[in-house]
Amino acid sequence: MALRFYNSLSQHLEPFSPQDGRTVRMYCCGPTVYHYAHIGNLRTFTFQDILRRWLRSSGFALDNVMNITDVDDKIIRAAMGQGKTLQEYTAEYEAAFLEDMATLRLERPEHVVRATEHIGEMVELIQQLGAKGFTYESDGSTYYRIARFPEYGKLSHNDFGGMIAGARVDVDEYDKDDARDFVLWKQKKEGEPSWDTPIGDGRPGWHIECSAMAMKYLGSTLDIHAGGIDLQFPHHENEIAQSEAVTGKPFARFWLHAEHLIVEGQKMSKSLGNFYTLRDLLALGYAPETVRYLLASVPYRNKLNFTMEGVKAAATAIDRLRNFELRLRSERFADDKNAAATERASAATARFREAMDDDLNTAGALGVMFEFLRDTNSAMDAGQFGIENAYEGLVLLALFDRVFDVLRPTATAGGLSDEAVAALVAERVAAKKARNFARADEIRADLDTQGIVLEDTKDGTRWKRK
RNA sequence: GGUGCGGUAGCCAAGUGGUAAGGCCAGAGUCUGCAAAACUCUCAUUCGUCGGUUCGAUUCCGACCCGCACCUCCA
Repeated sequence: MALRFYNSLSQHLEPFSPQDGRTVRMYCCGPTVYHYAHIGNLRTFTFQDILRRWLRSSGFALDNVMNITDVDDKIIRAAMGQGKTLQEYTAEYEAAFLEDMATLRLERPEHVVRATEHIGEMVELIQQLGAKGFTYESDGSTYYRIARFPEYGKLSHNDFGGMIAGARVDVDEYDKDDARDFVLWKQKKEGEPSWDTPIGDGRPGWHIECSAMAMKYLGSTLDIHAGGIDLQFPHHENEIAQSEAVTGKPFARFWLHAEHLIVEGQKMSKSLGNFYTLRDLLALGYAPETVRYLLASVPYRNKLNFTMEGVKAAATAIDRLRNFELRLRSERFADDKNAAATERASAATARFREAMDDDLNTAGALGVMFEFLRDTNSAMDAGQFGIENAYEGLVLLALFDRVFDVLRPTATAGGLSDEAVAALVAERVAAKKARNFARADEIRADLDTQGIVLEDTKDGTRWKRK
């Protein structure tokens, strides 16, 4: 079976390939930079990263846009409260976000674009909508008239029949003709930041930025539009309404939505005290790749129950994979090739690919890896394993790690160099040979305090960092 | 009320019309100068409840119970 994704639009699993057969044009809803990203946000961005990496492993090139929302009500309120400009206020959180991404080994999309740098494109899009009769003005602001877009609701599968269209409903601080209508351009309020444009002095609504930036960089029809499940309605529904009203073409072929993360079985919230940022977790002593593993290990369409026990389990699981890689690299094997082992590696590779192709079934893919790990360890113990097989195993691990990216430990500052460790290990081996166990144990204890663990195996002593 | 998702071992979590992957924890063992580390083995007659279809259902259908999300800002 080929690569397939669950498309929220059709509510079915569909085979995927890009329009041009080569480059995947993908838009991912990025962060609103008014606070530090929490692990729930990062779950979604980790999903987007896994998606990127698997698309590339499947042979496609990527053209991926991620937006940074750096203007909205909350940002304006917070910035004004601190007497800062929008840019002064958002710069810190944007930088922190990009840093978190790098720490979690999330690849930087080809284009990371700011809303405030695309006001012109948004205004142009609103004007086009206006020319086609999809907008109206009320109290100086511009709104989208949902009644003109009959397909509204096709993504979220909401039935709006129960709502009373045409009734004048007061929502928020603005007057709208229909409760579903949303603001495209907000009239300037005294003292707030604004842009003086042909459609008035004001600022953009939230939804228009994604339509404008997506189409600017990726064209009228995207291959994939991804984001958190909560954005499905109204944000993504509104993006469709805005974009398709202007182009008359499907805005995105595939819509992929990541489920939410919950913490210890409960919705994450500051009041429950279970609200974590990546920094919080690192401060507790967890490695970034541990968090990455945990966030990636549950398939993206399932809720992910984040627990401290789960973080520990992730750390242990990574250790096993690393130990396995170390064994493949360091143990001496016969200079040949065992047919059964070769068959095992190719079968595992096929099953790993099949799991990932199946709508990114990361849990299934991990299951394949651990099964392979156990069977291979047994084969190595039994001597039914050659150097060629070690190479095959490492190739599979490399395929795995191009997507999961957890095998390389995050470098910690300071500590002993590899050379220094190797020298001490050699000294200990010599001491053992001379039956000077006191000195050998001293070195072992010494290295232990420096975070170096020794393993005495039948092939000699090997070491690793904790 | 509408829409959608889910209930699989102590915890996390795949999966299939043919009799339950994997990870963690726990127990046992192998290796070892002693350890540690590592590795191996064991660990759900059972998949929310009750019916139905079927030779056979955890997997399909129906009802019910429970939990959750969205319908307003939210990854």
